[in-house]
Amino acid sequence: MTEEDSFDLRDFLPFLLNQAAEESSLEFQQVYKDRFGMLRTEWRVLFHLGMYGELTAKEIGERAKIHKTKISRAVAKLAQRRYLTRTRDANDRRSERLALTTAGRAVYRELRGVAQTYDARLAAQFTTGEAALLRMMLRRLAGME
Amino acid sequence: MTEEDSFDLRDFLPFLLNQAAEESSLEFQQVYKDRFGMLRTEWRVLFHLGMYGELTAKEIGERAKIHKTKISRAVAKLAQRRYLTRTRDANDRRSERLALTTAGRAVYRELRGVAQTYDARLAAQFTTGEAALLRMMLRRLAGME
DNA sequence: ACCTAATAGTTGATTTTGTAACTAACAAGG
DNA sequence: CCTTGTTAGTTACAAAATCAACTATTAGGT
Repeated sequence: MTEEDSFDLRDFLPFLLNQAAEESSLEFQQVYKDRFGMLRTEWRVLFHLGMYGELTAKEIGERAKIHKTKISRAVAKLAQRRYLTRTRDANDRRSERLALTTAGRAVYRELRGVAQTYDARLAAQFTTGEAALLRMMLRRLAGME
Repeated sequence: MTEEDSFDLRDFLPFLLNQAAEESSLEFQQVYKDRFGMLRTEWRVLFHLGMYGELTAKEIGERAKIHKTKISRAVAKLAQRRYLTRTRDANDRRSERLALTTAGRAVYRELRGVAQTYDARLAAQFTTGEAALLRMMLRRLAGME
């Protein structure tokens, strides 16, 4: 009854995932933060618009599971920096269609390049098969299937 | 020159890791937050002391890569709730040895049980081999090898 | 011993996030 | 057309994280 359940915090998935996420974001964070003065939500919004074209705030929120207040603030900042424009949707004037400006697209392409290189470096720690499996498992854990 | 680099945000490891970490922490968070009124750093400190016994704030910070101000505040709150005691180290009176009280150990054991069950449920989405590989890869990404 | 640098931990000010309440616009039933 | 309810997005306030400056103590030269 010595209650010696073998439990190691270092194997606990929520902990492990957090540590890995934090560590593996550090260098990329440096780029979008220090070099572009952006916040996490901001580059995410930028990437969504860069990848999928015009979207509303709500659509971005659904795809990336980001709360609407965060998005609202990120969009405000990106608009203020002239990285995107907002146009009221004629059919539903509550929402607005967001689109990157030329400047926004330029920043997106630059950041995307950084992201690609960075991701490749992370994945290089594993075999191709392992990396693919990892992404699959993470997608499942994230509920993004 | 159509700049059609195939890049999918949904495959980008830092993004994927963050989403998985967030999603997979939600339910456990509910327990330590709603049921025990704890913050993330607080249960982590509790677990470190529960698992490794007496430690200083600095040692916890090193093991879990948590910043000292966060630890300082977490320790203060845990001490205030009588989950741990602090004793000045006789050899170096700048630091203090932290140890769980009986109450602290009880909470630790209870939370550990929840964590174990929860972790098992997460891992059950994969084969045993896959889960082991996942933990290995996460440890490597987290720089915890 | 004495001066400077380093270390453990705390505190306060600033930023960022989270939560709830709000405005404006649409929708559907009577 | 009016209620009542819902939805897109914003704003205000509270909670928490981050960063810099601070205290107390130790360590290492000289």
